[in-house]
Amino acid sequence: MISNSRVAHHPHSHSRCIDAALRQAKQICKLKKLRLTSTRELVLKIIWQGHRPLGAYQIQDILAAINRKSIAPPTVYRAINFLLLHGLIHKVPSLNAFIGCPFPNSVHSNIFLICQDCGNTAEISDNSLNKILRSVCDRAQFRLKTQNIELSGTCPSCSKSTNFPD
Amino acid sequence: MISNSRVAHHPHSHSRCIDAALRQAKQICKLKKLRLTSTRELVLKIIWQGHRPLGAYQIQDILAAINRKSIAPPTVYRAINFLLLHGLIHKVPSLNAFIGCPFPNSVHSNIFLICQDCGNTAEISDNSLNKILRSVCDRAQFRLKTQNIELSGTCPSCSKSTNFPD
DNA sequence: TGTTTATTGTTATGTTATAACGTTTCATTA
DNA sequence: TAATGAAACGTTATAACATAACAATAAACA
Repeated sequence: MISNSRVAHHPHSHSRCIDAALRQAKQICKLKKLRLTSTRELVLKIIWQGHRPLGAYQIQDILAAINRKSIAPPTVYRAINFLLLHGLIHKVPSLNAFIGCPFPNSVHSNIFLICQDCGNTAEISDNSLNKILRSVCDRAQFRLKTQNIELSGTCPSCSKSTNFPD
Repeated sequence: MISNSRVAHHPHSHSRCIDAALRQAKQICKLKKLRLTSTRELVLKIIWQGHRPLGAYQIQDILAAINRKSIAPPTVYRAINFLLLHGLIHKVPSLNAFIGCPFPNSVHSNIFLICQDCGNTAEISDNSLNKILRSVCDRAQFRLKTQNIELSGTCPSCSKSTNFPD
């Protein structure tokens, strides 16, 4: 099981996350000969400001504040679509929001653990789960291409801070 | 494994689906003392016109055509929210669309098999999958409350009609 | 029958996302 | 190094999805 839940759902020094994400993004873009322009890089950084999925218009606001000028939606969506296309971020459809992908280099399944309390969202990938999904699809003679698995609940940090502990 | 994929992803006499859905809806409403008003029933029927998730504004258009008068969005969304609340329909977030629940009486997991080709969407529930999901969440110390699992690909009917058969 | 509550109608507006077209920037190569 | 073509960006407008707020009506029930 690959997972960033130990980080995303617990207090941590977040600058490492941002650094790692940017390093990987630059590496991938170099490899694939893609242009990580300043807007794209900035949007990626903004999304990586935390582990909560951000909406396009939240990103727009932050981008406008940084650039000290208003930014139109298409600019934001272009950057988002670029990052999505190349696997650097994911969309969380039930939130209409975007989150950084913690392991953009590896082929994996989009599985999100969304904390309904603090919003922090972890991504995981699990082989036994993938196996079951394949078998379920096989039984239905369904050719699986992409998936979106959103698991909503309470993260460990928020569980601890409630009146109803484990 | 509970599933309606043998129906949703294959040609069939659809009137039975509509009949069953309405019968179950009426039964549930009677049991829970809910009012299945004419608008709500009509919206449910419209959603059950097929196995493709319908957007709120598609529903609005059909509703307006049937009623021969324009219907405002809140009317549609109220009916949708009622049906969602009581488990008679589901939202498919990645499509911003709504689909009838084929087994509204049983507790189950929202797992959708969405055909990217024809749009027909089946719902399934599988215990081994639920088990794995629970274990994945346990390992991350995550308290699972709700889930949305969207599997996109090609349904058996559309697989057969391509140039790349099984 | 009068009172309460749920439902619906209506207007306006908020939120998310894209179309279309013109301009700029960048890489390539003649 | 200037011409060229492709990619990226700016800008305006609008499409698509969703809800707030308040008034009017209908149903439930004491």
